[in-house]
Amino acid sequence: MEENNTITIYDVARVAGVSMATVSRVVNGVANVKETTRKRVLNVIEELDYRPNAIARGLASKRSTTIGIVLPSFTHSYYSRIIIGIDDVARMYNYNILIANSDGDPDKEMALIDDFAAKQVDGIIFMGDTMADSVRQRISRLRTPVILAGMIDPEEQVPAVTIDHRQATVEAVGILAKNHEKLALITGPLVNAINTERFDGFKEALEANHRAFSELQVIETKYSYKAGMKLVDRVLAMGATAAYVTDDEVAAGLLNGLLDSGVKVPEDFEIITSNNTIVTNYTRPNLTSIDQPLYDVGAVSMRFLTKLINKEEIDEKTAILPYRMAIKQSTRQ
Amino acid sequence: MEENNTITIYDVARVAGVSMATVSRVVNGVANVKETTRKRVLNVIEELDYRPNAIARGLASKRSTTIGIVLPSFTHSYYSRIIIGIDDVARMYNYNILIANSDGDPDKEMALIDDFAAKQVDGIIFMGDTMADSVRQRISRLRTPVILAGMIDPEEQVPAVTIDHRQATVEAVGILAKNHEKLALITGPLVNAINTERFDGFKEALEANHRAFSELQVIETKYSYKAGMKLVDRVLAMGATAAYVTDDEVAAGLLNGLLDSGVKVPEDFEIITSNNTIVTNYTRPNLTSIDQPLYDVGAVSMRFLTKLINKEEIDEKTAILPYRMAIKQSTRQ
DNA sequence: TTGTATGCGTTATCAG
DNA sequence: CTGATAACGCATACAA
Repeated sequence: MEENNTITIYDVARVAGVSMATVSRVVNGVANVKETTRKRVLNVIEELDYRPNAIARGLASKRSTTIGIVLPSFTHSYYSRIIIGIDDVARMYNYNILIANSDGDPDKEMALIDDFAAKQVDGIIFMGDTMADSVRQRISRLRTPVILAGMIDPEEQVPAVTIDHRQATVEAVGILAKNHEKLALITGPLVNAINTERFDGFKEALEANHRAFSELQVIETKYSYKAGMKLVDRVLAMGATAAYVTDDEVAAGLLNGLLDSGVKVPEDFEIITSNNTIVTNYTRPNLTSIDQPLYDVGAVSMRFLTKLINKEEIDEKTAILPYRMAIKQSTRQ
Repeated sequence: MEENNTITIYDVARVAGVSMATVSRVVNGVANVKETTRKRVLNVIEELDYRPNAIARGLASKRSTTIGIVLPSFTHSYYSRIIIGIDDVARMYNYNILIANSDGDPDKEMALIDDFAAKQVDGIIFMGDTMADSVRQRISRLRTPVILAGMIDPEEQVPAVTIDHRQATVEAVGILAKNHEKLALITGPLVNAINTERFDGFKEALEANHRAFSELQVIETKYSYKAGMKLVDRVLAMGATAAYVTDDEVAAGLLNGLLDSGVKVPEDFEIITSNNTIVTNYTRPNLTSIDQPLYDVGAVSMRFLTKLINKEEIDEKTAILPYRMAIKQSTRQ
């Protein structure tokens, strides 16, 4: 004898002696409900412990009060930090978060976007290194608003919140160029938009500082601590005495790899990394880094998304947030 | 002139010249559809780019193919690792993940559980340090299955997947007791179940190794790197020469704090930590740790949850996974 | 201020 | 093997 406990708006209506429409009104705080009946309904809701069914509500209203997040990794400190910003603002606006890991694979990204669309999310925050054409097309056909966090769309079609990575790279490399002839750029895949920006900034800074550039100075790598550790030989072999690294985990790996090989940092080798996440504090020496406002990137993205969802006017399609340099121990000053 | 693009099952039915019931059947792979009509319908679906509305489906079927995750922090390496395990299995079973941060606050935990229930999640994975009575009560009233990951319910009412923290602590402290008279336990709040287990293990190990115990050897702290760094003076003041730490971030902070104070690890001070997350590799020396199968904790939890959702038989309410010791550089061997 | 009726896009039951 | 049709639980336009 399965008892069906589900308490619906009809139950409340019946007990309160009103119509279900009235119950719906008080639940949604809609105007024009007499104070006495409002209270009566509220009491019954309390009494019956009624909870509106968000699914039914979503079907009727076409809004799910849920947003979707696509990201390339659950563990990477960069994205974790952004998520906190997203979460705080999402909570303020009463959105729940549907989250999914794409591994940075465009096919998975597309599948996840479709998935989210099917679940009727009100908006999507997309994170990654780049925006594949296939993904951009999918997004453009969506009626659901999408915003990029911590990256930009090179085609500038999709709204985005990020920092100026090219300029930040110029600044970071400029610091290293003071004390060094031969610099290395250690970056994620150059097919990715965010990294081509950095690549451009790297070259620009070398030129501005009258340093030679060759492709050999550029190392592409996966974003992981292990990958960073394995780079030591290559970096030393090319004769570099300083490196700009685009990822904190990789930088930590490179640093520890160098230390384990007896190279002193910053005396014999200087490192600047890019995200200033907590990882940069774990190492000794800790890592000088571009200081991106990652929390803000998340918070602004989410706030931005609420505007898109509500079809509010927006001034700029892309928000470029300011960054700083966090000078720590892996540079000599 | 708002064009309503939404393509429903009716559109497909009309174009394919069948009833919507038949379309529903082919979409859901239900038996008894003639092969020719199946193909015809499939073609139309492709042609119209029809996507089933998961919300409507959820309302009609009472299943959302979504699970909820409650956790105390987005950034903590411990939970991130568990999430990967959850995600992999969730993906296998085609579940999406609704995730929310409780900050470990029971009130928020309750609110989030209600939220998830309202969104009709098919199951909930709950993470934290402990299970407040209020939360347990809420859970017990839910018709939605809940499972605890990386923790247990002291009352053993809620199913759980974790390791034997008491026993692991006994082992870890036993290692430290070999070389040291005075040991410190650095733990999260002792009001939390997981930590009382460790506390018991700590005392047990001291006794077994004929070491004195006093409350002064126990330091309660927040789970953060900064909190760990600030502990140096207290730890040294109590005369401890070794510490068992229940959290990797805290252990990393303590280690770096000691190093910054000129204390040599492991020569002058030994440390064992508890989670063997990637953080233990970032430090130099890297950290000896209990090696919990965190990925498996997540994966098993999710698999377990699918069984509860499908009302399959389960042998044990609680799964205790095996752990190892990962001996690294913060102990002398 | 309140109630009635309809629709949201599916699933699922029951006939045929 | 297929088609009607009734839920699912709520929001909302329209009446009253």
